Amino acid sequence: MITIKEIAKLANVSPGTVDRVIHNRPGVSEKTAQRIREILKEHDFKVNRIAQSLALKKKFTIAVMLPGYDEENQFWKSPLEGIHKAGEEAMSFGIDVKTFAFDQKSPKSYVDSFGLLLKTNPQGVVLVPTFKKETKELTQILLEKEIPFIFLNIALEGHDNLCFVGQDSFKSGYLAAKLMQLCLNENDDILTVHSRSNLSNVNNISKRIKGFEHYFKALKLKNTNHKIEIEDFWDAKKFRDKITSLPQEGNEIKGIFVPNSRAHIIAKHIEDFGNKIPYLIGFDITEHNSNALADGKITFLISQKPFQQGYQSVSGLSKFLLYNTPLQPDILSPIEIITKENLPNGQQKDYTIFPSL
Amino acid sequence: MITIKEIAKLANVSPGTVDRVIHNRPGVSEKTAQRIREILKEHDFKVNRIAQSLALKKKFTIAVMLPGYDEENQFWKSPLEGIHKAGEEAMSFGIDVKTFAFDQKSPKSYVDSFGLLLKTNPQGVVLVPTFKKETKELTQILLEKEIPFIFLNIALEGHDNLCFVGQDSFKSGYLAAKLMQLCLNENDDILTVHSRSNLSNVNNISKRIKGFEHYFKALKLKNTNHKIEIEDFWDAKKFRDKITSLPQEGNEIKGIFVPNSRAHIIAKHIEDFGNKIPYLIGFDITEHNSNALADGKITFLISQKPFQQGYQSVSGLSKFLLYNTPLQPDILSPIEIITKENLPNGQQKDYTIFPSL
DNA sequence: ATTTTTAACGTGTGCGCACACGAAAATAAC
DNA sequence: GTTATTTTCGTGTGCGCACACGTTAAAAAT
Repeated sequence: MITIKEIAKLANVSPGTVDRVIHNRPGVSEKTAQRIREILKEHDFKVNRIAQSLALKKKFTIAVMLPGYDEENQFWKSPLEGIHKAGEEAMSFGIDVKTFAFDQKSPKSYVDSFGLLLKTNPQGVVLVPTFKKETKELTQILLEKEIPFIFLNIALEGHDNLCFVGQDSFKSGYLAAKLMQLCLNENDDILTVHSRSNLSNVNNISKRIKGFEHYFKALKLKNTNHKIEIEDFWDAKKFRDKITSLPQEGNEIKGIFVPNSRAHIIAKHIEDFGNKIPYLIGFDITEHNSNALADGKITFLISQKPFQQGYQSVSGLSKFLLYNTPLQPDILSPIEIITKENLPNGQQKDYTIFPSL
Repeated sequence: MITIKEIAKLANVSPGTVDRVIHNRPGVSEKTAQRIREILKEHDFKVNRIAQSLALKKKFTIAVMLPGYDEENQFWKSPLEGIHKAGEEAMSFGIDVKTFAFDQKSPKSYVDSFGLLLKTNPQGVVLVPTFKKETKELTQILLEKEIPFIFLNIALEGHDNLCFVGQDSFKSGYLAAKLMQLCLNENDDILTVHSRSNLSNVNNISKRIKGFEHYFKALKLKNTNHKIEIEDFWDAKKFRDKITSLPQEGNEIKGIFVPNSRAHIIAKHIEDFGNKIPYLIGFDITEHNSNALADGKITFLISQKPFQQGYQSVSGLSKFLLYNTPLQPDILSPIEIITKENLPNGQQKDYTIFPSL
């Protein structure tokens, strides 16, 4: 790796001048700049990021705001771990990551958390834009303060966010449908179980459902898809009632589609369906889902690499702040198909990075 | 992040002394060492890897030896790209990665390449142990020279390699069987197409076949699996002959299992099977396979994240050399199920690292 | 032609760490 | 008590880069 000093010697100038050329700083005559640029290219000069980080010694604070998790809803555990991992590694680069959790069901806590967030004077923000109206207000503030921000997991449009890190939900629903079709025969019925879409109609779950339905429509398949809506997934009786009240002229339900991360609950409910247990397709490798999959109660899980998403949101923003590396507008994680047979043993923390500890 | 200098001030000693304690170097009285250790722990001191790499300025050469690739067999392209990517990033850390390609079918070129490799005086080696007997000799040399080495893609046993980076091939074959079963009805027949296992019987492909067969055996399924062996996959006539000469009393072949990366060729051959095209399951996202999958000629591809594997082999070895970070004996990449619907657009280079360019 | 301004470039320092070297203190040898 | 030896510790330099500052040369103003 050739150094600035060496380049300087080759060009008969001082390191400072080479530095100016590299960073397009003023104060260099076009003639010598040209010469230096040629030498740089000739020797394929690349800045030593290590030395650069050390010299820059910039101090950045990245604030991350995401829903909390509990025993009931574990989805956000994994992204948070990815965020922490990236934070650890970014530390050496002078980046301080602070996280703020809010209640997924409370717009007030969403806004309140944002207030706390602002107090840390972040130079960059990662946001899970759970509430549409409130998000508009918050991003307005960020834009005024010229704080760059990126959206994680939920792709809200028209907010001037730097980028979106998440999954193509429509596509994943479409994929679920494909898998479902592979399992079923031509005339088997399908059941889609979802809860009241309490947030916005642009959210991931409704996109999954749309993708799912689109597959069957596009391929002109004639399987009937019964959609039921349940508020409390744990209410087994309600679930049973809904099922039995479906139109009687239908065929047998051979497949169940659960477009959220709580397929394991439905798995429990259908355990006592007798010997004709239907195929079950759900989302996200939470601990509960993972267990149900391992027990054979769930056929497929579709995973969106939440750890990786958390990691990428922070690492991407870090790179942007440190090196002005532009981010691609959409960072979509691969859509993974998980079965009992390829379920990863541990958590998916397969993201090993160099300067890690 | 607290620095050595700050710790030194707190302990009323010089930075040099703190440095000695951190690295367990001699020359510090036990009394002061104790005191410093306490302060280190109290402030949760972590060395700044960035500054460390810069100061260390170690020079390591990592030599990688793997099969070449061509239009015909593109499998090794992706690992090589992963290796290059890791090499680029490791460069700032003073690591120089050199790659050597050999002919997959020629033990001689294998040994010859190794000769060239040795001339670079590497401090670490990544090896794809394609030939069993020769590998024993080569690793013997490495052991004598005390050069640590790791195996990539092929898990040869009993060679004192630092670790193995690759896939659990048995498991991936098992998974293929599961997917196959989901597609088929109870009495459908299966065709397994493989080429002469020219290398060793411990290789990945035979493991895949074993895993595949084990699934059906373990679940006591009664689908018949016809196995045919073809030397030249491109020979359509031979393929057709083999098919037609299968026992007539069998049921219809509804699924084809190709345990290598050339399913796309079989896909071509079965195109003119008429309207009853069977399900096809193959391995690895090469360009050809990818196209065949997109065209709907292949049902499933099972991928082993070859880019990631290449990347991890080099990054893992780098960490080991730089920081003595121990490596886990087996680094198994996730087994991915790829369908037309979740096929990644570009190459799978989703491994973004911090100090990258 | 002299001064003032500006453009063009060189120099020096520090980021946090590793390590060589040398100084001081403690101990041993006599 | 003096010298020799060893232990214990401090100092200084450099890794490659960014950037502030100072210096020189060129251009502009007078």
